Amino acid sequence: MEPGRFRQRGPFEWELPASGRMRVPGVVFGSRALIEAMDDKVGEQLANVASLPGIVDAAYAMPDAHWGYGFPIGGVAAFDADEGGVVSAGGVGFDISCGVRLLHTGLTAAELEADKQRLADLLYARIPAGVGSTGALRLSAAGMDAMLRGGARWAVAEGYGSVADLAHIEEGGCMAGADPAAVSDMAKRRQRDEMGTLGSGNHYLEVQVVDEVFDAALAETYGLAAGEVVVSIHCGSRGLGHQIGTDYLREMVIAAQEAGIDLPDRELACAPLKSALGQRYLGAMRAGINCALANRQILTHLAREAFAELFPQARLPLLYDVSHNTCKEETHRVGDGRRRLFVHRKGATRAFGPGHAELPPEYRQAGQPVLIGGSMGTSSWVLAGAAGTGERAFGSACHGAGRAMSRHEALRRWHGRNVVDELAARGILIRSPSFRGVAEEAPLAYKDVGAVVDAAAHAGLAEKVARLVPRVCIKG
DNA sequence: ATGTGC
Repeated sequence: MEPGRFRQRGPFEWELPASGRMRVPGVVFGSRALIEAMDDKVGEQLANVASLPGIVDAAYAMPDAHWGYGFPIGGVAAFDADEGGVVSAGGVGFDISCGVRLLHTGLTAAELEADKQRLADLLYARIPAGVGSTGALRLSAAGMDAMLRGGARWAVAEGYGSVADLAHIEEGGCMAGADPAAVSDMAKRRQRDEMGTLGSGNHYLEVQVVDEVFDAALAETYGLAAGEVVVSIHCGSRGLGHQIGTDYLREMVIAAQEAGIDLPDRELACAPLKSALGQRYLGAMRAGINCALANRQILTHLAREAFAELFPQARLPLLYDVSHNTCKEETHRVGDGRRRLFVHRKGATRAFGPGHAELPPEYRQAGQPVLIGGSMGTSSWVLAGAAGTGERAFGSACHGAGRAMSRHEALRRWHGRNVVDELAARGILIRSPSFRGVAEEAPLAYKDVGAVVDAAAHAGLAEKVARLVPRVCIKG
C-alpha cells in the first residue's frame, strides 16, 4: 500500500481517515516497509469494514494483515449491539477458533537431538494430518453435542489431558453460550470422524527449541528458558468450522439485504447482533470454538503419548492456548466509558494486558501469553499482552507472518521434495502427507515473522518474550 | 482454512 494514503499517528500506526461510507477510520499497525509490502486490498477491505453498522472506534489491521474473504486476515473490528452492530461470518473466518497452544517438555535441545529422527517418525505415526484426515474417535449425535458444549473441558472428561490444562486455555477451555442446535447436520457429519486431527494448509504440530529470550522476567513467569524444548500445536475446528462459515454466510447475505444494510462487498455478509440469525450464528460459532479447543486438547494427549514412548521422564504441561479466529463479547474502555462489545478477531490474537481479570493468576501480573505461529522452517514467538493494548486495538496483536505470495505462485517456485531436503540439511525434520502442501508452505512464501513481531512490539500491542526455532514439524 | 477446483 502507498503510505501517502495514510495519516501517520506514530512510527508504527497508520490511519486511513474516515471518508465516504466509512463510519470510523481504519488503522493499520506496522513499519513503513510492512505497509508498503501490503496489498492495496487491505486498505480497501478495512474501509469496507469501517462502513458496517455499529462499528466502534476504528477498523484495525495488524502488522501481518493480508487480503482475506471480506475482512482482511489480521483484522480486528468491534461492534455495539445497542447501536445496530452486526456479527459477520466472514469477520471470524472459515476456520473458527483456529489457534495455537504451547506445551513445555522439560527436555533440553541436546536430549531432543539424540532422538529427533525417532520422535519425528513417532509423532507422524500418531498425529493424523492432511486434508480429510480422520482420528480414532467416532462421535455419536449425543457425543457431538456434548463436545460442542464442553470444548476442552469435555475432552478432559473423556480422558484427554488433565484438569490442570484447563486453567491455561482461554475461557477455561469451555466457551459459554454454545448452541449445538444452531450447527447444521452437515457440519456435524463432517466433524464426526475428525476430532484429534491436524488438518492441512498452515496447520502443524512442531517441536521447537527456545532460541532466545528477550524479557527474562516474563520468560520466567511463563516457565521458558533458552535451550528448552517446547511443542506448538496450530490448528482449528476442521470441517465443522468451515461448514458453519459456509452455512451462515449464505443466510447472512439474505439477512443483510432484509435488514437494509447496504454492503460494499457481498463477502461482508452479516446480521444485526440483535436478530435471531445473529444470535444463532453466535451460538454456532461458540460451538465451533469448543470444537477447536477440544481438537487441540486431543492432539495434546496424542503428543504426550508419543513423547512418553521416547522420553518417559518428560511431562508436557500446557503453557497457554489462544485462538485467533473468533468473535467474543468483551468489556472495553472506549473514550470515557466502558462498553460491552462484540470483538471480531480474524487472524488476530487476543492479547490482554497485565491485570486482566480473565487471565490465570500466575500470568495476571505479566499479561496474557500471545502465541505467534511462524511459517514452516522459520521462528515462532511468545509475546505478552502489553499494558496499553486494551485501549488500542481491543486487546489484540498479530497472529503470524502472513503470506507474501499466493499458494499458486509458491507451487510454481518450489517442489515439496526439495523444501523438505533443504530444511533437513538445516536440522529441521518435516513429516507431511503432501509434498504439494509443503511447497505451498515454503518458508519464503511468507513474510518475515521477525519484522511482524518487531512492529507489533514497537506499536505497543505486545511485548517480545522469546523466539522459538523448529526442529521437527508434522505438517498437514 | 476446506469431503481443496473453472
